[in-house]
Amino acid sequence: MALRVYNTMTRNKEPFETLEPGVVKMYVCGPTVYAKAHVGHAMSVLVFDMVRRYLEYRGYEVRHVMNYTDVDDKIIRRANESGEDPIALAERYIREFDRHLVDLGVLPPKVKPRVTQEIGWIIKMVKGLEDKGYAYAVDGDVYFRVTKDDDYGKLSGRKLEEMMAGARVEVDERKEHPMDFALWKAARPGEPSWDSPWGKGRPGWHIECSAMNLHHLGEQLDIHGGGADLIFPHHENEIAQSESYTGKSYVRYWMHNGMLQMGGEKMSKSLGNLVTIEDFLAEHEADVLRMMVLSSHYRSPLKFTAETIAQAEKALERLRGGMRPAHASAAGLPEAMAAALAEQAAAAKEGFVAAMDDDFNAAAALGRLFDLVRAINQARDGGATAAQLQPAQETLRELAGVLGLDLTKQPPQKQGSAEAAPFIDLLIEIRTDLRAAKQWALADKIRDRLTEMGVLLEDTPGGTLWRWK
RNA sequence: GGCGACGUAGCCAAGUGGGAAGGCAGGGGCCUGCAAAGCCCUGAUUCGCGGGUUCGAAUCCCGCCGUCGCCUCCA
Repeated sequence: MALRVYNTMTRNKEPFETLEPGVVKMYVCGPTVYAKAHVGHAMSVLVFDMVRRYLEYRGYEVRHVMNYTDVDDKIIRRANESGEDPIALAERYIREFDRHLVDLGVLPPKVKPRVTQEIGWIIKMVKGLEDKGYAYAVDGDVYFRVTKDDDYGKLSGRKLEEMMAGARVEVDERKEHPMDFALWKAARPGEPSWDSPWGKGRPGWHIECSAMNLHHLGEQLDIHGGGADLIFPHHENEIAQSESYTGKSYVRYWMHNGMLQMGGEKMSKSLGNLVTIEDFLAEHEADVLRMMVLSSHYRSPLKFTAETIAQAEKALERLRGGMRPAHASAAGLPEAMAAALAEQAAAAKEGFVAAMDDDFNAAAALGRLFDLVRAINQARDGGATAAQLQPAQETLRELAGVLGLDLTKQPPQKQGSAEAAPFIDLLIEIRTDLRAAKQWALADKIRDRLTEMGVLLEDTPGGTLWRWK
């Protein structure tokens, strides 16, 4: 079975073939850094981290590039409101996002270019487009001439006439066509600007990605990713710019993740239902969010509610349960049963790969992991020794790792828990004595009170275990 | 208004022509002093609704209803 990837351009799953054998050139649109990032941004990052990890598992070298848009209208507006320098404001949010990437357990992109560091390439491209007749300058602005691009609209499936009909944009009289978009904007007072053949100015939004790709990955990419909301106009315009400039096909596979939905509603500032990554991580582990993302297909909208969060938490716990050690009193599994476990592990791995090969169907792949967890738990309850459990658990750990989940990681301890630990141990020791003396009422009182305080007790043949919850 | 995606059990969700995965929640049982964890059993005669194609459809076609995204900055 070979890897197949859904391509937004063709609306079909296609066999995955790279431009260069064994190498995947992957560009993912990163955030515009004008405010704190929310869980929707995290979803996109986690989706493409999953894609990257699986490609690497399949043996590819992934040249992963993610940009930061650190100059644009919103950043400038924000900065003017607070009196902060726009570039400094952007820098602050870039650092914060970089920290989120680490906290979310995301493999760092190989390159994280920023607009302000790519001005040379941007100017070079805009100039090239102007020279070829794909762009024209007006009063220091430069616009892309959409009518010159025969297949403009091919990604989003729109035709210029249709866009015109539904367009709600105020028409700029200086533009030749209402859909022409800015490649370069003339500087206005108080804005960051750079020298260019058209005077001082700054880049338009779309050109940055085209230029960064040309610079860091070359004229053609294997995968270009981003949120589904970027299909139009952003990615449509990138195609127009890049293909007009190079004369070559820009991207082989366009991948778009679905949008995260807050309780059935769109997450937006006007609705005031924004959850920042910071907010989420203050309450939950990063892998809980990852589990949510993995639980549904990356192209589907993701429901983000208190209930779906709780379900993801439980699912993660169940997966981790598979990694629990053999029972202390394990007598060993008969040969045939041990062999059966090995077979179940192999079957799980095969099913996992088949699911992931089918356009990164992580939800189905997770299903195979849960199957394996059950098989391991059965073997453990059946008396398997640590050595007998080990190969299957290693498979589980490895495959979960491909999805970016670290099953050996313990849930983070609460504040002050280290100081409390000796006292909890003491209480448990006393409870163990009480249980030995059959003083059930007192023993249960200790357990109940600890539960109220968030300490869960579990009596196992090997002794009493506890954990925070 | 235009373009696109989607609608599967209480919740989340996989499944694109021929057996309705999996997780959470629920019910029964085993284990346990009682729990917890784990294990076993259990749930959609049915896939938004109505037609159609087919020997056969959740899966294909048409219509309707509903949700979401985009058309303006957006992961």
